[in-house]
Amino acid sequence: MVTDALAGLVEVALKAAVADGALSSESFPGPHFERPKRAEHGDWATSIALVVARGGANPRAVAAALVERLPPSDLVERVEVAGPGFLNFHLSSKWLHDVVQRAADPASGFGRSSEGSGRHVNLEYVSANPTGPMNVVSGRHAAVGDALAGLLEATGHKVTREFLINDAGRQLDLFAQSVAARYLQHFRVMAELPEDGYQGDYLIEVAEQIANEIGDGLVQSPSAEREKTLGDLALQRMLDSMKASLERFGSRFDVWFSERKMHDSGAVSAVIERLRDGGFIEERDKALWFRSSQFGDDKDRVVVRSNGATTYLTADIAYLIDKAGRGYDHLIYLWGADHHGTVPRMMAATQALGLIKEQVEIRLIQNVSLLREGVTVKASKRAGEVVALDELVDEVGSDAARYTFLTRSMDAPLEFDIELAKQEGPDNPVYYVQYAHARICSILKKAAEQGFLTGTSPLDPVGHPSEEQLMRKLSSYEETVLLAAQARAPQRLTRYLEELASSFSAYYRDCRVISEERALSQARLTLCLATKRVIADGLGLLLVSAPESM
RNA sequence: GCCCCCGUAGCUCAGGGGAUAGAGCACACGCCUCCGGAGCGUGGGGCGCAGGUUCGAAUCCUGCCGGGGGCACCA
Repeated sequence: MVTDALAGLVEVALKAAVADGALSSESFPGPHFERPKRAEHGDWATSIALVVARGGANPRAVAAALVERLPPSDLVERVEVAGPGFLNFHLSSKWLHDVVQRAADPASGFGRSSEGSGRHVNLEYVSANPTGPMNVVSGRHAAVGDALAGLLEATGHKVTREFLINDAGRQLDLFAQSVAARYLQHFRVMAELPEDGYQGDYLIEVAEQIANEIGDGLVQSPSAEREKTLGDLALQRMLDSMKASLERFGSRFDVWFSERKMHDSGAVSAVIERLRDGGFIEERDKALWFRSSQFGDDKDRVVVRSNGATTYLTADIAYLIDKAGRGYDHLIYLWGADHHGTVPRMMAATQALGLIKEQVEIRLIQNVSLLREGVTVKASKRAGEVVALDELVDEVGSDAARYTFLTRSMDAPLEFDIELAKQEGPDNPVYYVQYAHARICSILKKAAEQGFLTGTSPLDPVGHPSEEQLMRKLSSYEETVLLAAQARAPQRLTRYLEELASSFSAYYRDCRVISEERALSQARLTLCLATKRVIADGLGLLLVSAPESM
């Protein structure tokens, strides 16, 4: 990006200033550039003079000294000292035009960077229990995970999208027992759901489908056999339905990882030996404890219960070992906020296993509530108001659902306004952005019909303030993608796309694209093309479609 | 009681230690001979409180207040 070039210029000036005594020789941090909020402060600004002046020098004097020593560059039109000592860089129109040309060129890699240097990231998300349909909370997880994956790939990472199937443990036992009870009920045999069993009506349907398929042969079987068989059949059906819901929503995973296979292979019990070898296991009250408090956890944690069963943590550690052995450079977990209490023990395990703490990243996604007709419905399972992802997609569509999930920081609870997301009008941000794209497509089509060139053309004829503003907005796409990826913040991109669409609207209002002035029309069409490509690219990273017409 | 997240405009929320804190909705007032009015413009209004670090704090630290979530040999 252009900031690298600008930083190079400033470093030359710093060295020159030290060499001729204008600055005392110290080691300076690399100049940091940021986008000023106000247009008159230029395209990029750095506070390096304020940092350098920390020793007591006058920051404005330092800034002036640096300006004098900046080497010439065709990127830079002029540099001003402003405020307490900022260096404001006003870049040349050549630079701006070059950026827009790249944005308009599909082969230029605009918006892509190599910041990730090909590092391989494992991103695990959703991982919803296969004991019920996908709900809207899982939908948020899917949207956020997919968007992060796209952003990481755009910044030069290789990403493996992974889904952990919780197909083992007590919840699955309860699930199997619940299905078995529904199966018996289907054949008019008295049976009760277990305590804490799965009450949902969907299990009645699943049991009925299975009963229709395999008949009543299991009614007479021993309960253990019946539960095992029915549990497995029902699990498979639930998994298929989850995959179908996710696919309909647009999510695709590279790895579906079975927890059960990890138990069967002995990987879970192997955790105990691994931790024992490290001296991190202690027996107390007939249970085995992992001394996680050595690594900052509040207290030690049980890994094998006194009844011999392993705990959830044990499986989590086995899973961590498995991932670590697959050669990724970085692991990201996206968990629900209700798991926050388990983060310290996982990070303790990371350290006990000798892994690098910084390579394991656990992010929590806050809850979703739905706002319908002015009433807020909490989407928690506890409240019993689970809204299925399929229903949401039916009602608002996957584009609007996905986009809405991405308008907020994952740290903040999300209030999903169903009425707003459903609107096919400008109040709905996703339609506003898609509309801008469709409108450009319409203009480009019309231009082609009238014999204009469809490729890029020189931008020299442009000059209207709205054109300038649109070009500057386009130029900030690259850093937006990079920052969104680094901060794990897809909402930066949705926000940016809304701003871009807004800038385009102003441009469209002020500047007639297709006119008698041929060269100007071609330049404006290039600007349209660049905007179209950036909108489509940004939406694409978020798995939201960019329709040609609406 | 302890831990995590949040507290920014009437509402829902953005804000990478920087300059005069933003968007959408809502509200008020405007704009259609025009390439898609499914659009655009103008306006009012805000960083929970108190300290601290810093040249500079909505942002970092501490305490308090308020909201949400979590604190099992459950998952």
